[in-house]
Amino acid sequence: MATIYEVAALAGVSPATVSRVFNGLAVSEEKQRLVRDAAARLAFTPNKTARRLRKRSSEIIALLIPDIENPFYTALARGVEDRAQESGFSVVLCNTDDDPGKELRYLQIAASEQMAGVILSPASDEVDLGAIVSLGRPVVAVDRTTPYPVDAVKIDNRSAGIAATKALFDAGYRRVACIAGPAGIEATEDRVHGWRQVVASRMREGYLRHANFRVDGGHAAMTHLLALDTPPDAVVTTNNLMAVGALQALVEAGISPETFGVAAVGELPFMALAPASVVQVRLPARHLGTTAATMLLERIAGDAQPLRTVVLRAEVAPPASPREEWARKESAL
Amino acid sequence: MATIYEVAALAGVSPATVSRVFNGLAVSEEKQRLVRDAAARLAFTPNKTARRLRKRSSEIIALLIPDIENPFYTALARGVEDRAQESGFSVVLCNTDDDPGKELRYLQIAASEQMAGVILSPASDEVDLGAIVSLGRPVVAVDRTTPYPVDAVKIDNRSAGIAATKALFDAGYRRVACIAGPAGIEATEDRVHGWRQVVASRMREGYLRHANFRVDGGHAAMTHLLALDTPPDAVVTTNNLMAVGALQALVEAGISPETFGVAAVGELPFMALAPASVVQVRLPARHLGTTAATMLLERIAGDAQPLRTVVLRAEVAPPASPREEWARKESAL
DNA sequence: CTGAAAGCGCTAACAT
DNA sequence: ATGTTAGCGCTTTCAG
Repeated sequence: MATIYEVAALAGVSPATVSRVFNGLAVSEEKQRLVRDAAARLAFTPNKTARRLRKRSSEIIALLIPDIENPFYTALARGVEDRAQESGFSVVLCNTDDDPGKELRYLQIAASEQMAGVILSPASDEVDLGAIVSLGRPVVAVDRTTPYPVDAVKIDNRSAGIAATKALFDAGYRRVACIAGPAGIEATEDRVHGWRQVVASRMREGYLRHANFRVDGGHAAMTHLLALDTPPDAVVTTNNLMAVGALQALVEAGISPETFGVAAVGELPFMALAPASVVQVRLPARHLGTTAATMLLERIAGDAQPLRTVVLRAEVAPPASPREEWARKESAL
Repeated sequence: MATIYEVAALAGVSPATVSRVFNGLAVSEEKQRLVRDAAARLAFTPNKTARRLRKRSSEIIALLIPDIENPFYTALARGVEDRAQESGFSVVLCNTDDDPGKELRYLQIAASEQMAGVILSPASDEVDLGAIVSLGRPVVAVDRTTPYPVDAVKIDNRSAGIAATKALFDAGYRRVACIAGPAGIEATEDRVHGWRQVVASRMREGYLRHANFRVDGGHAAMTHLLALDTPPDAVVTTNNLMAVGALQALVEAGISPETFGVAAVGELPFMALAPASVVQVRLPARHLGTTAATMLLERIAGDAQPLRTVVLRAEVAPPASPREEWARKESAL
């Protein structure tokens, strides 16, 4: 790879001028042409590492998500990416697997790589953002919050929980259970609160079950619920993947999803043949991403306004055919 | 962030010694202790940017995939990540969207960021790997190949196509159509060849349809096939997502997937309620990733053996219940 | 085994 | 508007 010195020599100017040309600073038309020609002839590409060492910052933002195989997060990632690209930033996707250890490692990498900022969906309430924040790097929490004072963009989770649960009662179900994510994550607990609030006034016993956020977790929890003496006749899951597991458990138990109510906070992924009776509370995943990226980029650009928390509202969705689902989804892109 | 100079001063040694300690080079026990203590006291983390500038290479590998929302590629990505982590490498995920322009941009970034190597699933047969290769950075093509002379790991696509098609004939279907991906991608064309080979000896007319690799493409293609004068009674899709679309189209047309045969090269994602009759030819996505990563890391370590192409075999899968599917999947992790 | 010193390629004062 | 120069923090000869 050629350096600015070689370009400068070939163009007959100083290295500084070459640098200026590539940074859009004031340089005469003529020298500009000279430099560009020389650069082209040498196939010169600025060395970002050197630039970064000098400027002590890069045009890269880190995005830490808990599960790269969950379509909710890939959609969110796309949102971040789209927005970042517009501003010439690249995004590095880091999969934390909900493991605080991995999360910490990635945070350190973000710091030592001089990344411009980080967007994260914390694996636990106890992420240590101290190091990265004290370095002056902006941080935005997305989807999940953290007690650490940083910008955040989240969903109105309680309303989402309420909406999902209400839809089930409206459809005539009476014993509405809830399959929640792991304790200690505010987002899922808020959804549970929503469920509890609706349920409290209508039934006595509480069917609450905690599980991991994945398909197997939803399956196990549903299986347990069905084994109860008085099993529920409907269930709310606090994320998309657990709903898939719950549906599987129902099918296995020979229970038609038409007779058993299922509502999910989130969109069921790739449901070719989802029963029309499944209620989905749509989460603006991609929008979450673009919003977070916008906030982060503003901070990177020097915006110093007080900390903000943006709350996005989930859209209560009536059951729809799979095809309608997709039509909607595609058009949203 | 503290620098080696500050650590050196505090420890009473030279900067070089600090560097040696952090690189595992020979340093006396005593000074080693001194340095580590000082480093700990200052919360010193080596500046990777400076190191990279000096060493002209980083411990980062770029992974370019066509569609981050396709579970096949996220599984592949996990494989790459797992393997990379073991060797202390980080992986940067780049979503090309099957767009040669984006692909080129990411390739340039990989070069100017001094990434150690790149693993890519080319968006087209005409990627220009010249720049990156001439820089001496190793490249491994995965899933899809490229005419450029680089290492590759692929799937035995023709056999996969044959297996999917045969399974349909064995099940008694006689008019087996094929929904293929875009022309110009060897992987999908090889699968089509497999289909054609099986079909040629058993039926006269050919039901071949090209589509994009996504759900909407599969849906449109299936809709067209069903509108034919003599529609097929079964279909093979050359990837996972198009099968989802095809199933949707069938459901819409009021055709039970039990009476219409469906076989996919790839695993249907998150199929909570997949009809047991869908044949899936399992692709070792994650294994593809670990293999590619292993090859790349060997090259990075200086391995200079001749170019290799590893061909992985797809596993012909009998239809299974959704639950069995997941049990299998989880245990594979 | 350890220290001194020379860069890696770029940017940003400071001059001119 | 342009050139000169001094680093950014680290690794790596080269001496000792």
